[in-house]
Amino acid sequence: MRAAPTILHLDMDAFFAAAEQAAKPSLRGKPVVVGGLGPRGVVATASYEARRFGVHSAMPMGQARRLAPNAAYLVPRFAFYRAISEQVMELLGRLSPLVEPLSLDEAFVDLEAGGAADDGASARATGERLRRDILAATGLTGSVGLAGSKMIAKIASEEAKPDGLVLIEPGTERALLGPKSVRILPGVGPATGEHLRRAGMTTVSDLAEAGEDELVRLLGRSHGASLYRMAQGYDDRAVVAERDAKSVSVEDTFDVDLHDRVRIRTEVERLAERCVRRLRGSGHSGRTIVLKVRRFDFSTLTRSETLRGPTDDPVVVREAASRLLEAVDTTGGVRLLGVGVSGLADYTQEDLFAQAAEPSSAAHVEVEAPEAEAPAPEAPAERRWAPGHDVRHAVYGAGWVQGSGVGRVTVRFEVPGSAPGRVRTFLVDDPELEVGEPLPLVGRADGAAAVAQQGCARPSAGLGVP
DNA sequence: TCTGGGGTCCTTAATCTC
DNA sequence: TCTGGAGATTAAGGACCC
Repeated sequence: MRAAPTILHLDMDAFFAAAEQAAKPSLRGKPVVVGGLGPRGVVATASYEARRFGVHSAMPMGQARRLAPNAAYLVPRFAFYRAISEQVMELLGRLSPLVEPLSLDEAFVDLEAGGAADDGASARATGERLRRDILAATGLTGSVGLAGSKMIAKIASEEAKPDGLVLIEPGTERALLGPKSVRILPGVGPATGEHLRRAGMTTVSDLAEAGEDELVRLLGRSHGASLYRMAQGYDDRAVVAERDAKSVSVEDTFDVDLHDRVRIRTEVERLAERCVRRLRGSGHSGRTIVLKVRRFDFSTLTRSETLRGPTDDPVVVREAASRLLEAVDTTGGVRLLGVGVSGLADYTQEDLFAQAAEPSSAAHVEVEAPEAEAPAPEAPAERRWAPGHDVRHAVYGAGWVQGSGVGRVTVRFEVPGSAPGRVRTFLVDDPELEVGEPLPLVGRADGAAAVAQQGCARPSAGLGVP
């Protein structure tokens, strides 16, 4: 807890959707929904225009389409968002060495550690300058909360949304929190909220009045005690710049439930190999292998097995995952499978000792091979021309896929900073059409963006290159 | 047209170890 | 030497977050 509001929380406004609107001028001011487009997709982010129709994140796509049938529906482009996020995080790093990213679009900054603020006025000035810098660098808006603790700074940025800044003076926390719903406290989700409601507590001051013992009785030692402190406005969690990963996992939800045992096993093996690729990519090995199965009725179970020592051997992980699957009843069908590794150790065994020590490693598994399930050249057109993805046409230049189907793909030719462009339709196998790279959202001094707009150059350092 | 993917942390119960 | 018990580890599930 600080005497000055030197914890800053930044939250980019409707980040994925705003990035798409910035990249696609014809979508500005229009409802945009980013998320999985398959039959079981959910909304990742809805633009503020789409939120007016009641669309929000985590909502099933089908429901979103009923609420906002005329919105633009796009698949997420994480590499693109990551590139923007890196620009934003770089700006945060100029304020302080203590930056704690929470996700691509959110972070805490300890301004005190950076000497970027020592009282309310300087903190506010720093926050406003940051918002201007982010807008200049990315063309996107972010909201800033300033307070004496993480929890309050986060609540402040929520209140600041969209495109604002809220500073909460230390000392005023209790009065501010008291009348609010328990749901604004971190760690209070639907289940805990309902639990508390049944116990007659709906506001933060209800929690403070209930007392620590009562909350511990209701919610358990850890959760109860921490909630009681938060309800008093008390939170002394530090901003931590680097935290080690604890687990690595991959999972897939299938468009239709899987029933065939052989197919299920094949999918588990593919997931195990994908998981190991990620594990190795992060420079880790791990001891505990976890299999996750979500059944047809959405019930989820996990089975795990802890090895004698950490591994990053795809064969070992694959075989462990397969063994775990043997113990799972899949009659009725499964909608999701996942494989994870936890108990991470900080090294990769790239030498041959591990291979030699593990007899089963003789089997060849191409860990270094590109994603086995990556779309091959013969991928279905719907996958190749995913809605929202960038394309380039030999004659018309840069644009993005507005939709595809029945052998055609519809492209809108426009780029960041251009006027809304016009739409043209091509055959999906038109040789003049190729997959493109995301373009920078903000024109650069070297004029790369301006050149790109003319459709005759590809910026050498385009965004979205991993 | 019901419900993603990648994580974190906590709780409980069983088992193991000293 | 036997036993009770404390404490760690493992496994499974759940809640929560973005």
